[in-house]
This record gives sequence, C-alpha cells and structure tokens, in this order.
Amino acid sequence: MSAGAVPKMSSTRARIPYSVAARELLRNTLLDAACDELQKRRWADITMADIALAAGVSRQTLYKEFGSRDEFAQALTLREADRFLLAVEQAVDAHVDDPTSAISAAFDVFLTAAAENPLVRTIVTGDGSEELLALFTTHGTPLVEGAAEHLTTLMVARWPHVPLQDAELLSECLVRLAISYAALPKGPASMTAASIATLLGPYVEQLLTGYGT
Amino acid sequence: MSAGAVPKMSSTRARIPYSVAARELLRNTLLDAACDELQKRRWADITMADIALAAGVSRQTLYKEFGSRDEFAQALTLREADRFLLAVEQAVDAHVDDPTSAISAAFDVFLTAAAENPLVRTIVTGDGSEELLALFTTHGTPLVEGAAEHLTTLMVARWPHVPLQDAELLSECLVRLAISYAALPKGPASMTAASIATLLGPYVEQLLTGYGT
DNA sequence: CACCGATTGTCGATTCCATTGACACCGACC
DNA sequence: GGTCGGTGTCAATGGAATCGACAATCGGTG
Repeated sequence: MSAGAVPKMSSTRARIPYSVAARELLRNTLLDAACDELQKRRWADITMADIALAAGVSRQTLYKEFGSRDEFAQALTLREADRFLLAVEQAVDAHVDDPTSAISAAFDVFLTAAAENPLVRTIVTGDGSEELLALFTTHGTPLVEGAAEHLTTLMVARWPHVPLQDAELLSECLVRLAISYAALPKGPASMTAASIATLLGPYVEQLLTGYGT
Repeated sequence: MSAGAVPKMSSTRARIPYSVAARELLRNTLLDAACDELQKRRWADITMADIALAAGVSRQTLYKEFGSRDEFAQALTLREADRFLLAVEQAVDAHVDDPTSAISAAFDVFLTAAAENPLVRTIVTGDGSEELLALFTTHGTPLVEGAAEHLTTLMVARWPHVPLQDAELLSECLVRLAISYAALPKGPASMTAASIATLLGPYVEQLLTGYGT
C-alpha cells in the first residue's frame, strides 16, 4: 500500500482557544530558538537579544513571557524534561504487566534519549554551560519535584494498589538516579537500566503483592 | 521494542518567525472551528458568530482575516484540497517508476479519503450545504485551477520529460474527474481508480516514451 | 404587503500586547 | 578607574483584537 496519510480533518477533540494557543506558540518559538542557538555555541555566549532575534520577537516580549534569564533557563530544562517523561511514559505502557521490566525499559529509553539529546549533550560535555547544569543538580528542585510528581501520578494510575507514599519515594529516587546517570553515564544504557531494575525490582514486587495489610 | 518516541528537539531547520506562525495559527484555528461545527449542523445553519465563538476569537477578527463568509468558505475548501493533494503526492511517490499505477494509486487514496472525510461527506450528502457544493463545481475555479497547478508541478518534478502543456491538460482532467467521482461515487474506489488508470494509461505512456520529436 | 427577528458586513472607540528606544545597573576586561 | 557588553526595567508608540453599535439584507409570519 501507499503511505497511509489520510487528510486527518480538524480532530473533534476539545478546541484550544486561540489566545492560549498563541501564548503557547510564543513560548515554544522562544524555547526552540534557544535550543537552536545552543547547538551552535555555549549558553554563556548566548544573549537574551540573540534568542529574541532568532525567534523573530523583541527582547522585551521575551522578558514578559519569562521573567529573567534564569527563569528562561528553567523553562528550557523543564520543557525538555517533560518530553523525556513522555517517552518514559510510553515505555512504561509497553510493560504494564511487569513493573520491574517497565523500570528497566523506561530507564533504557531515558538514558538512550539523553545520550543523543543535543541539549543534554551540550550540558554534559561541560564547557560553558555550567549554569544550565546547575538546573539539573544543585538548583534542580523544580525539575526533580516536577518530574517525581509526574512519575508518581503515572505510577498510581497504572498500579492503583501501590500506596501513595511508596510511589512518591520510588519516583523521586528514580528521577534522581536517572539524572545522575544521564549526567555521568556508566557503561551502556541497557546495562545501567538492567542494574537499576534488579536493584529496585524486589521493592516494587513487594509493593504490588501487598506485603502488609 | 517500546514505542519509539524520542524527544525530538527543536529541529534545526529554518525557524518560522513568531508573527507569521501566529497568523497561520489564527487561520487554522478558525478553519478548524468551522469544521467542528460542520460535523454538528449544516453550513447554512452556522453563523459567522458561531465560528468566531468556537475559535475563541471575536467576529471582527474573523472578518479581518477572511473578508466575507464566501471567502471563508473558499478558504475552507482550499485548505481541505491541499490536504488531499498531500496524500495524493505521497501515493504518487510510491509509484514513480510506473506512472499508470501512480494514477491508479493516487485516485484510490483520494477517493477513499474523500469518502471518509467529514467535510466532503456533509457536502455530498447534500441537505443544506449547497453553497459549499458550488465551491467544488460551478464556483470552483480557484480550487480546480489551484489543484491542477499543484498537480502539474508535482508531475513535472517527477517526470521532467513530459511537456508542460501535456502535463497541464492531464492534471486538469484528473482534477475534474476526481472531483466528479468524489461528488458522485460509482462503485468502490479501487475500481474507479483502476478504470481511470486504464483510460489514461496509454496517454501517459505515450508521453513518457517521447512519441514525437 | 408590512413587520420582525436574525445575520451579514462595516465602522469608530477602546483595550491589550508587542515594539521601540532609552536608561540604570552590574561584571569583565584594558 | 574607565570602558564595553549584557541584563533588567521603564514610558511612549503602534498595531491588532475586542466591544458596541449600526445599516442593509433576507426569510418567515401576521
């Protein structure tokens, strides 16, 4: 058969009002422009004016949308994190029946994607983007908490039997481990993923079989 | 393997300046809103106010973007036509080696998609959307000429040996036949497609083998 | 036929948002 | 210490979207 690309009309799902769509478009255009620049030079060498220019927008609209340079950097990392979480979610969905291998698979896709991701690479390579690095570690509260929260809701939605507290603990540890191995890889992604899975496997099995009560 | 959804960063290709992206977004939001409404009631029963409201925009911005109700309807059909041409283009690309089967395949995907397309269905079903129907037939100059032109450039790009004049003639006839069969189907799409292909096959073969000159 | 309600298309006034240009502030470098 | 480049902020300007209202038109109703 030929390439199956049907026209795909307007999609009957809830329509997004133009005003919010435009706002989202503005933010993404800015963020995308910054990503582009990041592939050419280091974060420290990129000015706010550069980003605004690349996005085809004035410097002040950039400042209105994101308060400061730091907040903009935050938004950059948070959006990228969201994308990673999306991939992780799909990986988990492919292993709902077996939580341990779900962890392994999720870790695998995460580490593999991280190793290839331009933004992550420029940060991990070091060399001028220390400020961005900090947003993943020392100043990484928003990212870690946000990602952990996302992971938690993801988990409880699939395995309702797991107590919230345990899910939160597991999520945060997973997020922290993921960031750690993304920042400083050790061996191939699949290997690391398998190690983490065997490390945490017993714990999650215990959670699901309902040890107590 | 799991679902292969890598983050997919900003894509280094040429960035679209925000201003034009926003304009495009506005137009599409409006058009999409109209499509949604069309699946609920007939074109004659849909007011400009309804469309504007559904798009989350004021009636006047709608009038500024598209001059009048008629022009808006035109834009609606033209955009849908463009989507169909995209599908057609892909079908053709799957048969660059054999023009006759390319025609057959293109016609097939076109008719199949048309039969399923909500907009086309509401029009073909008749019953209240006569004004839209006219845009495909009696008032269809922009659509027919536009589609034919698109088809022509598509053809000459793939088969440069074909004289422009012949490509234009063939394109226009194909477009008119496609519209005709979409409006009034006769038997299954694949059958019709095969018939058209056998009908025009000899002509295109003659074009490619270079009969004269 | 006259009336009425709804819709189209247009206009001016208003509001909101992005742009412009300028400025004070800070840090790096000479 | 002085200069240069970048950050962050401001008031003024311009344009685009909104609001409210209007004449014109059309279909239905008494």
